[in-house]
Amino acid sequence: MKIASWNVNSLNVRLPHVEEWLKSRQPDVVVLQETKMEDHKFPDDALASLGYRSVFVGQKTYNGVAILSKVSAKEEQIGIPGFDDEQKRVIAATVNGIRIVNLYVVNGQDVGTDKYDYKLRWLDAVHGWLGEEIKKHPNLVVLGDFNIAPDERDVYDPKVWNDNHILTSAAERTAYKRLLDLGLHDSFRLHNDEAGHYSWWDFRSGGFQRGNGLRIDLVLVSDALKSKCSAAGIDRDPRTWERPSDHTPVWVDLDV
DNA sequence: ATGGTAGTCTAACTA
Repeated sequence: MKIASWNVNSLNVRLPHVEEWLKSRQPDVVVLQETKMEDHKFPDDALASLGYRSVFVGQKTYNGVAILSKVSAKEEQIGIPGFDDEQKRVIAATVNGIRIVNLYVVNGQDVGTDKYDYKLRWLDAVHGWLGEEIKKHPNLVVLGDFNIAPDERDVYDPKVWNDNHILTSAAERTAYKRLLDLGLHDSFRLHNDEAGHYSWWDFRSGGFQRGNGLRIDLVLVSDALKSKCSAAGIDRDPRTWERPSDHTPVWVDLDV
């Protein structure tokens, strides 16, 4: 079972890329972030013609998440239970006996801002919810745009991306480690220890052309799935296509 | 990075 995540930065603009990528890679599940569209505009017919069913929740201009799967998704959950949030950043569902939690983690803008405080509160709410979720669903995959680079191997310049910088700050990394402490594992690091593998490159200042990236799109697998995770990777290819998203897909193979 | 580009929408925000 191949499961992937991709922040598409507008599904309206990126639908041709998503279609091309689904055709060539044939994932069983792909979760999307930043669809940036209201539900009545979601292209579920176009995706169905490629063999994918969609569950989704979106809003105009910002955020928006979706789960596409070859077999139908069940037990759909939108948002973090008990956490009142107008921003559409979370959708979960069960596919083929695997619980899939798609997260578009708050960016946080800059350390010390209101948006940063919201990010930390949001991550705390996610932590509480996932603690319950992993008890109910031992076969759990938590994936998406985490907007946190786990360690210095995951940033092109650790001097810039330090413990006072957004996406790498001490409090963000502590919040991330607390998620791992629930019994989750960064699938990429089960298979690759190297520095310099990135999933996002800033549009500004030619990040991709300069090789200035961060690994902030992650696929976490639960203890029960760890030994079944046969491969994990980052597909850089779509980032080279014309008019790309600033993120590229990340994926895992599970022997289930 | 008081910078830069992209998406939405056509001013100003979010990333």
